[in-house]
Amino acid sequence: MIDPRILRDEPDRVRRSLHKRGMPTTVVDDALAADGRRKGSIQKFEQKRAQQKEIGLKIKKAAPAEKSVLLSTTKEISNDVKAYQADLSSAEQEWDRALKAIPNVADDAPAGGEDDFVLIETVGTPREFDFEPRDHIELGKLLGAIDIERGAKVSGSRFYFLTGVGAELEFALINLAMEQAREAGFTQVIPPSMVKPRAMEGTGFLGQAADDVYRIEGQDMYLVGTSEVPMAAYHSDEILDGAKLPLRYAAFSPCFRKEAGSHGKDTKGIIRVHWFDKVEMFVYTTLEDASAEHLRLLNWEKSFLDKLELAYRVIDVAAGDLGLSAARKYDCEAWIPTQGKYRELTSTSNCTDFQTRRLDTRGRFGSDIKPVATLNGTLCAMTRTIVAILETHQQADGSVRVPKALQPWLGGREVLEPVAP
RNA sequence: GGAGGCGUCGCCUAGCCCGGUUUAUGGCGCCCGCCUGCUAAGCGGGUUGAGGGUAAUCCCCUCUCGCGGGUUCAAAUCCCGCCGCCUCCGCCA
Repeated sequence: MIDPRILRDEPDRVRRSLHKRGMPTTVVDDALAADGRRKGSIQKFEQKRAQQKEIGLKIKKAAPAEKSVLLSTTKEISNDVKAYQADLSSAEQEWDRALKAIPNVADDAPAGGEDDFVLIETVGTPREFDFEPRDHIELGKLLGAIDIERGAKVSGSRFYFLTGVGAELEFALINLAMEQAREAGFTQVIPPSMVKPRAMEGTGFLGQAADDVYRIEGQDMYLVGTSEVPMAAYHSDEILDGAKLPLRYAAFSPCFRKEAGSHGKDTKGIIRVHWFDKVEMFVYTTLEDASAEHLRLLNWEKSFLDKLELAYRVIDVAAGDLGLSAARKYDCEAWIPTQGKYRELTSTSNCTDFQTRRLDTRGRFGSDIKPVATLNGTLCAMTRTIVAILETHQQADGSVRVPKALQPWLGGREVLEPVAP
C-alpha cells in the first residue's frame, strides 16, 4: 500500500499517478473519506474505553453498596465499548480496503499504456542470416532439446519437456546466473513456490492480476508466478537491521501463470507457457537508495544478456503497464530472429515501500524505525532465454553455437549438434 | 494422520493454578551518562511495536503477552477454535 501521508498531504500526486496509469481516480476520495470515518471511530472508542478502565479500577476497592452502583453504570459503558469497537473495526477494514486499492505512485514512469514505453537503449545488433533461420520449435526438435508435443500430451497446451541439451541448457543457465549472483554478493535462495494468501496479497498479485494466479483446490494456497512472492514475504513482520541493508537475494523457483486473457497469443513454442523456471534477484534496501539499486539490477540483467551474446533493447515501461506494486519498471527485450521483434526476457521493478507496508517489513536505523523498499529483477527466465539463444546462435545446419560464458557449464561444448531423429 | 507439551518486550526468562493498579519481572545484548591515564571491571539511567490527540520534541490516551472468538464491569491470567514449534507413534520421498 502507499504511504497514507502521501494520500492525505498530496492527494493530487496520487491522482496524477492514477491518471498516468489510465485508471479512475475515485479511489482517492473513497480512501480519504474512509480515513475521516476511521479517525472519528477511533476517538469515540478510545474515550469510552478510557472511561471503562477508570471505573473498573474503582470497583475493586469500592465498598459493597457503592460497588453495585458502579457495576450497573459500567455495564452500560461496557456495552457502548463493544458497539464502538465494532464500528471501529468496520471503519478500519473499509480504510484498509480503500488504501489497498490504490496502486503504487508512479511519479517517474512514462504515462500511458503498453505501447507508450520509452526506449532507453539498444545493445548489439539483430543478427543478419545468410540462410533461412529456423524458429526455436524446429531447432528444439532438431537438437532433441524441447518436446512440445509430449508436453501437450501430458499436461496440455503451453507445457513442454526440456530434454537432452535442452535440460542441460537450463542447468547451465541456472549455474551461470547463480555464479554471477554469487560474485555480486547475492545470497542464493530456493524458496517455496506455494504460498499462503498473505504473501500473494502482500505482493499485489491478488488485485487485477488475480486471474493469472493458480489457486490450490480446497487449500487456501497459491502457486507463485515468480519467486518475488515468497521473497517479499520472507521478512514479513520483521524489523531489519538498517546497517545490514541492502539484503540481496537470488532465488530460483518455478513460476506458474494461467496466462488468462492471452488466448491466441504466442500459442506456438515456449515463449508463453504455464510454467517455467526462473532465477530472480530480490533486494531489500532503503527508500533513499531504491532508485540507484534499480539501475544496479538493470545492469546485472544487462551483463547477463551480454554474456549470452544476445541483441536486446531496454525500455522504461509506461505506468499503465506496471503492476500494482511497481513505481517504475525497466524491461530488457531480446531480439527474436524468426519473430522479427524484441521480446521481453527480463524485467526489473522498483516497488519502493508498497510491498513492505503490506507485509509489515521495516528497518531500524539508529533510534528510528522506517519503511524499507523492495526491488525485484529477472536474472534469467529459462524458457524465453533458451528461445533467444537457440534462434540467435543457430547455424545453417541446424546446430547452435554456445556462447563462451555458457561453455564451461555445458562440458566445454562450443556447438550443440542436431541429434538423429 | 494419532497422543502429549509449549508459544510473554532483539534473545533467554518471571507472572497464568487463586482475573483488576502489568507493557508486563529478572538477566543478556544494545544506547546514554559517571568513574578510570587507556581498556576491562564497577555505578546510575534508558531500551516492544502500532494508532490517535498534535505540525512537533515533551506530554496524554487507546491497542499490543502466537492469531481469532467467548465469559466478565474487568483477561497475559478462565473457556473455545485456529496456526506454529517440540517430543513420541504411524506413514512416506
